[in-house]
Amino acid sequence: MTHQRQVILEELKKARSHPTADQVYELVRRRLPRISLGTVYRNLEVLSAQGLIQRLDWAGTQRRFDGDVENHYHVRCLACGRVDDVVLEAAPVAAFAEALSGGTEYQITGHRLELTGFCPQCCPEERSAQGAGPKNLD
Amino acid sequence: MTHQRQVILEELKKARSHPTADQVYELVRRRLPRISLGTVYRNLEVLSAQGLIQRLDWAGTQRRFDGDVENHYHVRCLACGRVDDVVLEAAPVAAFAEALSGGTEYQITGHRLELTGFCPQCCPEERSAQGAGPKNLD
DNA sequence: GTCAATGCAAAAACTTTGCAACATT
DNA sequence: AATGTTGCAAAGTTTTTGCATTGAC
Repeated sequence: MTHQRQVILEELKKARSHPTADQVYELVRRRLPRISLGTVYRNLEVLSAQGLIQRLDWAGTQRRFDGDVENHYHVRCLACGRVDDVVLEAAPVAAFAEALSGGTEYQITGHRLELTGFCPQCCPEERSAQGAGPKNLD
Repeated sequence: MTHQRQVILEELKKARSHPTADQVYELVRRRLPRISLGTVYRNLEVLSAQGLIQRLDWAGTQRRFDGDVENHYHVRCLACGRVDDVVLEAAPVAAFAEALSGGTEYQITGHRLELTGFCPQCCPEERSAQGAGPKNLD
C-alpha cells in the first residue's frame, strides 16, 4: 500500500459522489500534485481487485468508482448522469436474490440493480413538458 | 430506413448474442462489404433512439446491443464478458424496485438489472484465482 | 540490492465527427 | 435542387502499457 494508493482510497471513501477515474485524479491531485493519471488507473484497478473499492462499469459510458463496498444500489439521473446511492432495507433483498437463481445456466455470484430516473435538480415534473430542459450537472 | 440500416437491424435481430458495435460491423460486412464502421455506429444510435433495438450501456466496459426490445434481463460472465438473456419473471423484480424507490429522492422511471457470474465455459471453480482467471473468450 | 510502484509519454481501444460524394425524392 | 445518409478518414475520449526512475523494505 503506497502513499499514492492510500490517498486514492481515502479520497474515494470520502467522496459521496461516484467519481470517474478522471475525477479521482483531480481529487487526488490536490494532495499529490505530481501523481499521474496512469497511476490512478492502475491503483483503482488494484483496489477494486482487492475489494477495497467498487468498480461501477455499468453506470453509463464512462466507468465510475465507489469507495463504499457494502452491498448497495444506485440510482442514476437520466438527465445529468449523476449517480447516487439508494438506501435499502435488508428485508426484501434476500427474497429477491432467491428469485434470481433459476433462469440461467451461469453460476451467479452477484447482481447489479440500477434505478433510473430524474434527480431533484433535474426537474422531475418536466418529464412530459419539455420546458427549461434539464442541464448537465455531472 | 436505408438498406444499410435495414441490414444492421436484421442482423441484430437474428443474432442470439449481444454483439458490440464492432461485432455488428463484422456481421453486416458479410452482406455489405463496403459499409463503414462509422455508419454502423450511427445507425445503432438511430435504431436505439427509435426503440427498434436496445443499447446495453451497463453491460461491462464496451457497449453492446440487443435486437430484442422486449423487457428482459441479462447475465454477464465476469471472466469472458459474454452476455446472455435471463429467463426471469419481471414481477418480483418490479416489486423489489418498487421497494427501493422509497430510498431515494429521485423520480424513478425504470430500472436495470444485470446478473453477474460465470458462464458454463468459464470454469466456475476458478473464482478464487482472482486475477489469473480465464481469458477473454468473447 | 531487490522488487514493486511511479511518472511520463506513447499507444491502444472505443466512439464520434467533418466532409465530399451519393442516393432518393 | 433539397434532404438525409454514406464511406472514409481524422479526431476525440477513455483506458492501458512500456520503460526508465524512484522508493520502500
